[in-house]
Amino acid sequence: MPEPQAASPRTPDATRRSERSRRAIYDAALALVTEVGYARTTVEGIASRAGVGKQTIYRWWPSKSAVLLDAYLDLAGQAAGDAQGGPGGQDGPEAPGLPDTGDLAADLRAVLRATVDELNDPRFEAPTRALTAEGVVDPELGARFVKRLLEPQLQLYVDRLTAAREAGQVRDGVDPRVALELLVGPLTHRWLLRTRPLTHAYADELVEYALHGIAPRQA
Amino acid sequence: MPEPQAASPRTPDATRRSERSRRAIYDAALALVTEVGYARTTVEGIASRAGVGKQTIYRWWPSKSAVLLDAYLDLAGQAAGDAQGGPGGQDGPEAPGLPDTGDLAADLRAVLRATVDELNDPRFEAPTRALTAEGVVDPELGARFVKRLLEPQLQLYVDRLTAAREAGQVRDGVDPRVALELLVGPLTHRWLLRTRPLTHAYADELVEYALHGIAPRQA
Amino acid sequence: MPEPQAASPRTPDATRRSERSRRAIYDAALALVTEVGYARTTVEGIASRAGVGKQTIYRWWPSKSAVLLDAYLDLAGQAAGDAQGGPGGQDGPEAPGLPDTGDLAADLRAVLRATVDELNDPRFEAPTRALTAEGVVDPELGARFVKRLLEPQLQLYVDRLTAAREAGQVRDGVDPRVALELLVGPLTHRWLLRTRPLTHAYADELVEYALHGIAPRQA
Amino acid sequence: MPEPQAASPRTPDATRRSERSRRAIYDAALALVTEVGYARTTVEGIASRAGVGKQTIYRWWPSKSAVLLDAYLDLAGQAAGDAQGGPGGQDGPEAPGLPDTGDLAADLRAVLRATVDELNDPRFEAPTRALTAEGVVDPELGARFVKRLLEPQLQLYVDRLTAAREAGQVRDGVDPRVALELLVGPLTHRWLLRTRPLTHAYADELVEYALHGIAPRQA
DNA sequence: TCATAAGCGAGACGGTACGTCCCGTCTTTAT
DNA sequence: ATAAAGACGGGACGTACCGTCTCGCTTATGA
Repeated sequence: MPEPQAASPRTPDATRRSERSRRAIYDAALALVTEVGYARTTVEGIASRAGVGKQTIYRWWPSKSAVLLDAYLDLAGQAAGDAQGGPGGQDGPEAPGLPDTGDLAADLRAVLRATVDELNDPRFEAPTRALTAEGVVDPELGARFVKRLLEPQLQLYVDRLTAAREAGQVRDGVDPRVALELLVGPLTHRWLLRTRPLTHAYADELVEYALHGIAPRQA
Repeated sequence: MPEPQAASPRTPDATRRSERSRRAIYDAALALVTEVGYARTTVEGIASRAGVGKQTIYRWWPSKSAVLLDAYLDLAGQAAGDAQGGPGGQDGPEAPGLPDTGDLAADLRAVLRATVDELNDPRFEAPTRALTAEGVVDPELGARFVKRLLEPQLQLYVDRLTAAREAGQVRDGVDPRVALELLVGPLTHRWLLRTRPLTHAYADELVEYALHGIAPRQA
Repeated sequence: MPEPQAASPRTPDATRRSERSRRAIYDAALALVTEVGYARTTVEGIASRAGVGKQTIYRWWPSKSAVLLDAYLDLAGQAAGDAQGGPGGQDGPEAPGLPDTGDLAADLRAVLRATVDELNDPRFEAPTRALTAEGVVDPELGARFVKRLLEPQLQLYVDRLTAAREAGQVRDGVDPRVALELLVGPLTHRWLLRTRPLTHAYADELVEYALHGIAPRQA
Repeated sequence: MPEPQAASPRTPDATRRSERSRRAIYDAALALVTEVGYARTTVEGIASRAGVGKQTIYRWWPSKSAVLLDAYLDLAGQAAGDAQGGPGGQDGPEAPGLPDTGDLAADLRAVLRATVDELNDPRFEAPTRALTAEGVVDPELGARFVKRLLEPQLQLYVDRLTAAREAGQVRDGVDPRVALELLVGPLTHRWLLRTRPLTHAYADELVEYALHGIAPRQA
């Protein structure tokens, strides 16, 4: 009689997991990264601050960065829920999608400005930087970071830009993937390297140039 | 006549510095970062591989990242010297500048393709990623990295784009700083986050979109 | 009911202590002191030889000398147990006491000769010298050394000499403490300063002179 | 033409030696040993405090303990000179010898009391302990310490006791060497191990017991 | 008399060990 | 069985000194 599932040695039983501990670990991890920075955040520190045994962390995550990634996803999930559930009401858990008012430029400006605000939010800054930096150097973490966090967001741009192309607002043959990077790439560049301040005006400027770049050619 | 600078307590005498050791430290640091990655590169490891006492590292640099930054600058300096002194002949030590054949698009394609090649060069990949990531998280290191390495390169774009604007190839009122980010930002984004492969075709595409985006509007 | 003691910050839990590690540390410490001398015995060396992390040493002892003291007490305890449990059989854990055959001179000669043999035993020489020297210079260690090791031994002399005084073999008014030092002091002097070899003959001579010195005066 | 003397490689020229530096080194060494103890006295510390290069120390001494030994001999020499040149007048540099008033007990009491005073003198305490301890553990240093400092002093006892024996105050067949240790051994024992305070009364007691121990037996 | 070579101060160097902080694993006790 | 607690073997940290090795700078001859 085989066991229900392959279950490698030492696979913990997720149904018995303490929700209380998980929450405390997320909170401690995010707080420490914000307060002392990623490098000086330690697993022991997280455990101690969360009032949790070290093993409880190692049982569920393989590394400090993995803890932080989950903590960050949790935070981002909450933030998304808040944004969604705010003025609009109960829309359920499905992805929100970019606004589509028909005015592509206006829609993109709104989204890019929101991104600027989020990147400037001190609550997000430290963990986002920490995870991005870690992903730059650790391909595996980077892949997870991109897949679970970045890619879903970028897909929204792809959808909106594809719709715009079908509406004739974007030239045929333009890869939406590249188009989106024309907007997001410069923003990320400024933010990561701190070469210039990130402002709404900058977001507007990017939208203008990028849209001209991918607009249909006349004649 | 006053002394050049105040000299804080315990400032070592740079004139007595061992050039031999410095070189060995640079080589060891770059080799280790490439071989085992930044996180598993240790000061002890660098010292041991360089055949140097740990104190000789701590005497001249405050941290692992500072060592690597100098090692990298040294490497970049060599590489620049090589590129300069190669086919073109003796041009002296002044900065090279971007090519200006009059064909803005062609010039930018050439430069962006060269950047793609460099980012794909395994000799540069690991240290560049390591320093960028460290700079993302450590503002001070980031500032030095940007100032001493990135900024000079970006200035070349500014110069070339300004010249192009005066030649009427770029619309009046376009900030060259922003224009340049339209090119470099997406490239960096792909490379750092590994979302898509970096190719010459991508570089060409970026040049095309960006130039259209900042081209003069026809009345 | 109050707790036994206040428990300073960072007091490890002794009940969880690894007996295996403690033994290995004792053995390594004694071996190293004997082989390479006290000065060149290092905490790192002990840890490495014992197959133990350094922290396991620093968790339980504040210094190299403290480790050695405990190792030595352990050794002395074993040796005492062996001596006791050897020919005589099961006498239990109580202190042995000096022999009392009625012949004071013979008893003291026996004990002093045994002391000479122990001081000449290469297994004891190095650690005894090391601890004595350290105690000479570090009053706190010296106090512990004296209290836990020397004092109990000296007390045996006090007891025997007091008994002898009551039997009329020692003059009234003689402080047994001083009397004992007349025997032990010269022995220690020779051994510590290596001025002359330590022999049984020397022990006998000391007993003779000292006993005459403290004998009852006739009339 | 052969060189004047075999002169191993790097034998410094003693005639050119800086007296100023030697004095400064002695002073610094003694001061540091007194202030921070032997273990925390370092060659670098001595050099720095003496305003001297490290090499100047290593040129003339092989080790910290050797420096301290010379510093101590210098100090002892001064002290001896002071004691000599004081009330008594100009006796020249030859060794003083123990007093010989004919009253052996009185003479020994005087000398032992002086020894007690010296051992209690804070100026001597730290360096004497340091050198003794070092000699206990390092046979070579110990031998030099004994030979150059202790032995000459003990010889004075030998001389005085030999004279006493010839005067019939000490029993024939008593080894003066052993007799002296009966006096000095207990004193040293108390001082080194700090078992009891060192007082004049104790010195007197020792003299009494020891002299009885070695006195001629009445028929 | 003056170059020249020594001792000297200073301190950089290749090392070793320090005592501390964490890592990730393992074990114990309590819920 | 999970969790809090924390001891364990191990590795790296950044510091303090070790003893050796140049550096310039007196200083004191001896050719």
